[in-house]
Amino acid sequence: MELSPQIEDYLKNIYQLQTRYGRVPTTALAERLAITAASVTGMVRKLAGLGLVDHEPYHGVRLTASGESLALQIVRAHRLWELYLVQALEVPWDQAHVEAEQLEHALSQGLADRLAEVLGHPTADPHGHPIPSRNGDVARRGGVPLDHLPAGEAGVVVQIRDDTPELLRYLGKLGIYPGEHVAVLDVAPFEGPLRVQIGDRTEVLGRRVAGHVMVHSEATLHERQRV
Amino acid sequence: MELSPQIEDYLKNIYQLQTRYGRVPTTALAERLAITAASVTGMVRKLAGLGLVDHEPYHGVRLTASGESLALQIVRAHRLWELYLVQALEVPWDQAHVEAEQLEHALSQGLADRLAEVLGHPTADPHGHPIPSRNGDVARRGGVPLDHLPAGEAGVVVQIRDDTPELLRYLGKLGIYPGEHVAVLDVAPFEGPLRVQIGDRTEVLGRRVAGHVMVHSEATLHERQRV
DNA sequence: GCTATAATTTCGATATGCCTAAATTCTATA
DNA sequence: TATAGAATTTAGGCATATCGAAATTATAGC
Repeated sequence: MELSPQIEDYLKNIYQLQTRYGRVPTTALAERLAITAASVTGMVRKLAGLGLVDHEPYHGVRLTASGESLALQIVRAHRLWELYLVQALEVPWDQAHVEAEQLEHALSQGLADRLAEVLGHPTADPHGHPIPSRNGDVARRGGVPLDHLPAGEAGVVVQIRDDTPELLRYLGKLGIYPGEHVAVLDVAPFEGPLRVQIGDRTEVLGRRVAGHVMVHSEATLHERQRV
Repeated sequence: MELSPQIEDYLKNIYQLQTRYGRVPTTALAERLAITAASVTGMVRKLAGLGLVDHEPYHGVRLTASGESLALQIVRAHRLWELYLVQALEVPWDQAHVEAEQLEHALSQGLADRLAEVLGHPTADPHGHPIPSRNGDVARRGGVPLDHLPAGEAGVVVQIRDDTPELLRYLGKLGIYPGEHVAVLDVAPFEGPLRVQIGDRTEVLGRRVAGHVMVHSEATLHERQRV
C-alpha cells in the first residue's frame, strides 16, 4: 500500500498516542500534528474508509491491525534513521529527530533492512525508544522516571521521554544517555532537585528534567558498593 | 525557499534537459515526468510566477539564475545520495537511483554537507555524473561514446549516459564503471559490435550499449603497449 | 503562401489536505 | 437532571497538482 506522507504522519502519531493513552481524541492528534481538529476529523474519516483506523465519532480513534502494522513501519523507519544519523553520520542526537522526520517517508523496505543490517539489528534508537522489527515486534522498554527513585537507589537510563532538542542538548552535556548508570545520591526536601551520580561525576538535576529520564532500577547504591 | 517535491522534480528535470538540449519544450518535460503536457503548462506558469523559469509560451522554458541554483541543489542531493548508497551502504548501483529519487527531497542543506564530507567531497556519482558543489559549481565531465572510438584506441570511462537499471546491471557484470580503462580492439563491419578490452578481459559489446559508455580518449593501444 | 499536422495552451473537473465558522454532541457540575 | 462549556463534527472554501477535451499556435511540405 502506497501512502502519502501525511497519512504516514497520522498513523505514526496515532500509534504513539494510543500506546500511552489508549483511544486517541481528535484534539490530541490535532495538537501533535499542529493542524486543526476539523482537518483531523476529515482525514480520520478517510483513514477509517481505508480500514486503517476505527473511528467512533466523538470518541476518538484507534488503529486497526493493518493500521498499526503500517504505523510500525514508519516508526521503524524514523528510529532507524535517527540511530543511523547519530551513529554513522555523527549528527548530534538533538538534531537527528528533525532530519529523520523527513527521511522516514523516503525509506523503502529494502533500504530499511539494509540500515538495520549495517547497524547490527538494533532494538533501540539514540533516545532509547524501541525500534520495531521488520515484522512489527516492539520491545517494551519501560523504566521509571529518575525522580521516582528514592535517594540511595541506582539504575540504568533506558530512555528519554518526551524529548525536545533543548532537553537533549542539556542531557548530552551532562552525559546522560540510554545505557548510562546513574545513582540518586539525595533528594532535596519539598520536591527539590536531585543530586545524581553519573559515572564518576556528580550533577544536580531539577525534577522537571529528571522526570524525562527513564531508568531501570538496578540496585541500591549501598548494594553496589559491596560488590 | 521551501519547495514542494513536485516543484523540485520540475526544476531538476528542466535542468537536465536544458543542459543537453537548450530551451526545454513542454512536451519533453511532460514525457520525462510522466504527466500530461497540459499539467506541465500549468505548473510552468506557476514556476514563472515564482521567478524560477523563463517561459515563452509555445517556445519552452529555461531556468532563471535562481531556478538553476535551486535545481543544482536537488541534483546535488540526488547524486550525493546515490554515491552514499553505493559506497557506504553497498546498494547495487542500478538500484541507487530509485532510492535517491525519494531521498533527494528529504535532505537538508546541513545533512547534504555532512554526506559530502563523509564521502570526501566527491565530484562525481557512481555513474560518473558530476556532483554540483554546495555553491553550484559543476565540473563538466564530457567524454565521447565508446563506439566513436576507432579500433586500436584506448580510454577511461568517465560516465554512463541515459542509464537504465538493466543497462547498469549489464555493465556492472562486464566490469565497466567510471574510472575503468577500456580499449577498442576492433570493430565489426557494417556498424557491427566492438571487441573491447576491459582490464585483462576481452568482451564483445553491441553498439547500443557502447553508445551509453562515455570515455575520455587516453592513448592508442599501440602507444600504451610501448609504455 | 497555404494547409495539414504537431505542439502547446486553455478550460472545466477531480482528488488531497488543509482552513474557518457554525452546528452538534458530550460531560461535568450545580 | 439540566445546562454551560468543552470537544467534535459538519459545511463551505481554498491551494496544489493532476487530468481530458477543445481551442490555439507553430511548422513543414506542397
